[in-house]
Amino acid sequence: MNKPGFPPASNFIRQVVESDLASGKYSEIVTRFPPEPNGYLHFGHAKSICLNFGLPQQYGGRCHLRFDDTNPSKEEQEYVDAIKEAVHWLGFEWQPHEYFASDNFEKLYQFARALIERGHAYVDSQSADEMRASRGTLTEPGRNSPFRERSAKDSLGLFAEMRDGKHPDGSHVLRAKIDMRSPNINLRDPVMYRIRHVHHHRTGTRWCIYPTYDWAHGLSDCIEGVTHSLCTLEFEDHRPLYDWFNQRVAEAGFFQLPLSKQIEFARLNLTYVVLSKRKLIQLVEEKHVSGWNDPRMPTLAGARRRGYTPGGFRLLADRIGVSKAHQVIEFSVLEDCMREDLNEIAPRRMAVLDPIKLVIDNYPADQVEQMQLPNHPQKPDWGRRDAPFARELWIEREDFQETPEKGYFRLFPGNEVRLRFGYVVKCLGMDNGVVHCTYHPDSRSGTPSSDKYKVKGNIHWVSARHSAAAEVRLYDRLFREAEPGAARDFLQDLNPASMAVARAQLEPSLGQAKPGESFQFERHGYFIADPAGGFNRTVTLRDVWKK
RNA sequence: UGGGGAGUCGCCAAGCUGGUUAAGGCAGCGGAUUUUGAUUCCGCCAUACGAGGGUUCGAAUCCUUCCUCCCCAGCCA
Repeated sequence: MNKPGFPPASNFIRQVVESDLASGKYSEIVTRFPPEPNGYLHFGHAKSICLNFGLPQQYGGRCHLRFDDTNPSKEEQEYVDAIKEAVHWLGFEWQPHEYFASDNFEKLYQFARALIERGHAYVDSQSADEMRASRGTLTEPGRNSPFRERSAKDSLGLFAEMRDGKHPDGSHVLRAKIDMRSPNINLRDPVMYRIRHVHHHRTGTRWCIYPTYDWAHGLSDCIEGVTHSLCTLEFEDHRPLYDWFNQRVAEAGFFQLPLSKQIEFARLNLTYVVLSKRKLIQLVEEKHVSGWNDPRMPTLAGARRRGYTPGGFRLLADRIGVSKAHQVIEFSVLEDCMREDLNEIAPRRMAVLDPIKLVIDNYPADQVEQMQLPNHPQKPDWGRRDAPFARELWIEREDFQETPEKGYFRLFPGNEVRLRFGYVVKCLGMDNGVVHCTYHPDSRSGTPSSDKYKVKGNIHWVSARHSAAAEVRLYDRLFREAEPGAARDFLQDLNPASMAVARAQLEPSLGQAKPGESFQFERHGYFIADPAGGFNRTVTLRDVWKK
C-alpha cells in the first residue's frame, strides 16, 4: 500500500532517496517544510507539505517545520500561527522539530566571519543602484566592485559595525566573493547580509543585519541535519550557490559531510485558480474577501471553511505526482478528490434548497410518522435517524414539472415517484403553487408490500411542520482568473458572482449540526456547517442527467 | 544572443541501465447494479512518446540537429 500523501508511482525524488539509503549515505532521511511567515498557506503548499512529510513517513526519518524568517519587514506572528494550524489540519506532526531561521542568527554571523577570514566574503559599500549596474546582464558579465579586494580585517571590522547598528540601511552589504563573470547570475557575488533597522517578530531589535535566503537556507538545512532539501523549480539556478555556501562553511570546520542535497520539483498550478501569494494578499487587504479564511480563498484556511478535507488534499497529492514538468492540474481533479473523501466520511441528510409545497391529499392531516433514514446507504453500521413524515412536505422545486421534458422521471401529473425512505405517491398536478398528490398506504419503505411499487423517480423531502430553515451558501468555485496568466489585472477577471444564498428547509436532525461537520445533502452535494451559522456548499455531486 | 530546466492521450503521470500489443488517475464515451439521475462495478479511450535524421535485428528509452515552453539581471523567498 502507498502511504497517504505521497505519489504511488515512482519518481525521481524517490530514486534519489532510495539510492542514498541503499548506499548507506544516510540511515534515515530528514526533510523540512520551510515557509516564510509572510502569508497564509495555500493549495500549492499542500503539495509541498504532503511531499516533505510523506517521504520520511514512507522511508523512515522525520520532517521539520522551519520558518524562513529572514526578512522581518514582511513577516508576522499571525502567519506563523496560521501556518502551524494549517499543517496540523492537514494531518502532519513535526514536533519536537520546530525551528526558525532566526534561531540561527548568531551561528550564521559566526559562519560569515569565517568566510570573510578565509577570503570568501567581503563588505561592499556600493549603493544598490551601483550594484545593479555592475552586475551585468543575462548576456554580459558583471564587473568587480571597487570594494571587492577590501582586506579581511577591514571587512571584519565593518561587518561588526554593521551588526552594532553603526551604519544606516543600504550603506553596506556583505557579499560572497565568487565570480562576477559567472554565466549564472546568482553566482555574481550574491548578497549574504543586508542592514535593516526594523523590528523582527521573534528577535525584536536584537539584530539590524539580516541574512538573505541563499545564505540562511542551506546552512539552516546543515544545522538541522536535513538530508534532502526539496524546493521548487525556480531555485534550480541557486543550487550551485546552495552547495558553494555549505561547502565553504564545512571547510571552515563547522559541518561534517555529507551535506544536504537540494532537489527541485514543479510547483502546483490549478486551472483558473489564483495561487500567487502577492495576489492573495491583495484580495485580503483590499477587502475583496472577508479574510484569509473566506471560503472562496484558495488558502488552506479558506478550504477548511469551505469544507475541503485534509484527506482530500492528501489524495490530491497522491494523484498529481511530483515531477519537474510544469504542471497545471485541472480543477476537476481537486474536486474529485474532495468528493471521494467526503463520500466516505460525510453522513447523508435531506435538505430542500429551493422549497415548494407538496400536499398528500389522502394523508390524514394530523398524522405524523417517524421514518428511519440511513445515515449512509453503503454503511449500515452508521445507523439510522428518525425524520417526521406528514401530510404537508417541502420538496425541491426542480422535482416537479407541469409538462415534463424528455427523459424526466420525477413528479409530473400522472407519474408516481417514491418520497425517499417514505411512501410512493402519485402526482395529481399543481394548484396555486402547491403540488398535490395521493399516496399508497402500503408502499412505506421497508415494508414487504412496498416492493410491488416500481418507480424510477426518487425524491427527497422534509416535513413542512417540522423542518428547520437555514441559510445555505452555494459557492461556485474559488476566486479565479478568467484565463491563466491573463495579462490584464487579475481583479478584473475574478468571478464576482461566486456565491449564491438559498433559504433552505432542512430535516430536524440538522438542527444539531456542529460547526465543521460535513454532510451530503442528497443530490445537492457536500455541505459543511459554518461557525457563523448556516451551511457552505463544499462541492456538488456529479450530475449525469443529460437533458 | 548567456546560464539553468522541461516537452509521453484534453489535464496529470509511470516507463526512460533499449526488447512482446506504451501503466494508472482525472476528464470523456458506452453499459450493469442502485429507494441519491450519487456511489459502486464493467467496457472503450495514444501503431503513439515535441520534430527530423542516425545507431540497432529491435528505441519513448542511445547519438545528433532542430523546434517550443518555463526560470534567472531583489540589499524577496
